[in-house]
Amino acid sequence: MLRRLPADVRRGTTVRRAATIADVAAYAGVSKATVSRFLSGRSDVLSETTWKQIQDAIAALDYRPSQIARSLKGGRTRLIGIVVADVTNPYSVAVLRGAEDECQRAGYMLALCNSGGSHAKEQELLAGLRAYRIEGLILNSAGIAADQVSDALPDGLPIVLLDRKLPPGRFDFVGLNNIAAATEATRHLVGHGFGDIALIAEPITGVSVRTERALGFRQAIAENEGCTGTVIEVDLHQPDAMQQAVARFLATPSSRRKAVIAASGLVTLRTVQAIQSLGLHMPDDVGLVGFDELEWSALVPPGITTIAQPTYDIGVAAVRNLLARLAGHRDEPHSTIFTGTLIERGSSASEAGLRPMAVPAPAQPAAGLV
Amino acid sequence: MLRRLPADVRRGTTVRRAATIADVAAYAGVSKATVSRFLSGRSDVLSETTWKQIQDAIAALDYRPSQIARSLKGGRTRLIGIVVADVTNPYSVAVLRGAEDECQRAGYMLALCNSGGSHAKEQELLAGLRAYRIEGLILNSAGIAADQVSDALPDGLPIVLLDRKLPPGRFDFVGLNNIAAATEATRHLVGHGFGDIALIAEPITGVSVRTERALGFRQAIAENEGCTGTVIEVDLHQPDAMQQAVARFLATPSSRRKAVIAASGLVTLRTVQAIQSLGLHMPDDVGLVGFDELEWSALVPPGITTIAQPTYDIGVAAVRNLLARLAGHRDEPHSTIFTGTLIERGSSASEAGLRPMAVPAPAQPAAGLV
DNA sequence: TTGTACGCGTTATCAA
DNA sequence: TTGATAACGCGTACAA
Repeated sequence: MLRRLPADVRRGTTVRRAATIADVAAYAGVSKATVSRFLSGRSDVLSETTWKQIQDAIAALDYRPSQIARSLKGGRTRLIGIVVADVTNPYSVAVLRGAEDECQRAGYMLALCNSGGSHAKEQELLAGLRAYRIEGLILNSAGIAADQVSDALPDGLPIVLLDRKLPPGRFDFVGLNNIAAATEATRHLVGHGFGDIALIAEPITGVSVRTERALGFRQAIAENEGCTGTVIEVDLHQPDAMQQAVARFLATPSSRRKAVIAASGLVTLRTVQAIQSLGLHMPDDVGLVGFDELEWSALVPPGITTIAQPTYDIGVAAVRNLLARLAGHRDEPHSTIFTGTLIERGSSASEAGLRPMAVPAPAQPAAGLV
Repeated sequence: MLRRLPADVRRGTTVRRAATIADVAAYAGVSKATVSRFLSGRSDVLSETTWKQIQDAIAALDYRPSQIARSLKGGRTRLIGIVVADVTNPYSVAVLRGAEDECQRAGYMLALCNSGGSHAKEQELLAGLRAYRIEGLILNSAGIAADQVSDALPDGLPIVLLDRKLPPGRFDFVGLNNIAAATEATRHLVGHGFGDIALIAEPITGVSVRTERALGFRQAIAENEGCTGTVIEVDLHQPDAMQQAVARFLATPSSRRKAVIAASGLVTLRTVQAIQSLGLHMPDDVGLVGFDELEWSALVPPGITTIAQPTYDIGVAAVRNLLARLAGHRDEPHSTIFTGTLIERGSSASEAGLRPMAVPAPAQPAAGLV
């Protein structure tokens, strides 16, 4: 009754070919169709005997169904693509975790690609994902045009934009309420005595996140009579651009306390570097609120005030959106908007408030000290 | 001559089915085989006329070959799996970039999975990747046993272990020379006047990276007569464990300067938190060298001395290793070992050296200041 | 230079 | 309850 697995000899070593459904059928003495029924869990239509035979056969041959063959037959690859502009951005990774969990829950696999901010690479990646017949796409675009996205992908493929919108608004979207977040950051600074504020962002050039954050910032400035606001665009690829920008902003005479809103995690990093290089101190020489909560936000004295995003939930929402489309939802493009949370630390403290490098009260005064 | 694409009507909207090679053949008035030849770029065997006809047909129908069908036929999915224990670890992401680039160069796609440190999830992921018939696997294991890995995957599947070795040494490996790196870190501290050093790591429990770093540490301590060394294991899931461990270490009386070597990026983060919470200052109260260069290493005063890994190259090497196996290499398990680089900053300074929060000489004294 | 026909591993539709 | 057979989209012998 035991039949050996088909084996072919290459390079002197015997390499067993992976067992197929036909092998299992032969081993169990049943037809492929029956095995297929077993795989679909149709225990109601199978006799207990054959059920067990097949079970044994599968175990004996170490058989695993080929998702490739399944995909070809059924057209359902159970693959979801996600293209991010920058994997090294903690935001992307954090979102990924949520997306991944939700995918696994639904039996999908996530194929992650990194465009590195390049349009050309993004195009290639979309073509690649298309070749693998992904069923849906999460796109954190490098700034490609909506038409190019449509052209690169088959009609009707569910797409959800992540964090960055694309102009014509034809796609689903998941991301932050940037206007509200920027407004909150600005009001927070104003409320803590800062009156001359700069929002520093990478070149805005139509990137929706940046546009919106700048807009919310301007609105909040406008509603406060005594305040001045500037939007500064900095090309982070140029080595000293940030330091010069910060220096110039701080050098302009003003009677009010100055502060910076950093429009992204990367900008926050570079802003802090610049501030330190210039030998300045937060919040006295300059206040700071940064978008995105980072693991080191609390570590750099006097602690950096940040706007945290619910990244995990954003990832989950993106996948849910896709799953809904796959389940047949044919509504108009839908946006899922989350709210940011301001986490207050020393970098935006009032003059009377926390001082930089103040000795923090230990959580457990001396509990650990012998 | 124009034949329309097959279309089926669902939910009131006409959704074009993706064009197949047969559609292209029909449109161009040739056989499928001829189109297939076109796709393989065999311009030498095709007449110029048919070449153009096919080109037109493909453009007109917006045809894209199905990688799924190709995979089924040829058994080559051009898919490489990578399972990491923690996507949020900057190390993993940095390695990913190298791996991804090298994959793209070789025409492979990378399927990233995150086990989150869970054995069970790791097993599931391996099963999933197997179902998709990946051609190779990069495994940053959550600590699963080598046998389980072998069992979960088909015989002969090229596997390269990343960062963490698995006991029996049956697999290829790419990672750091941890012993040398730990030795260098220790010697560096000793050379800067520290004589009572603790290596702090997460519970070692057989994780090769931790074992090796502890080993290198002990060796270096042993070669320096006047020095004391302790290995402290801290469970980072317990909220105050780190702070207590640091406090206890610093409380033990000693005539020599004390320092900590943090055995990973995460441990570095937590150690710095603990030091700050205790109101202590580096390097006077305690010195620090941390494994893994992090974006904020230079930002936390007085700057944290780190051991940087060539992460990008490690990623590239992992994929190259796989590609070599796929090309037929049948040698013994091979290890590719990289060397860490110590980046010196204030946290490990000699007593006479840098002081914390010393005003740094600005790179460009006042160039940017109007 | 081109076409015919088969097989890759599944699932689904029939019949039995 | 089970089996034979036809797809799914592509590559590739082999034949023309």
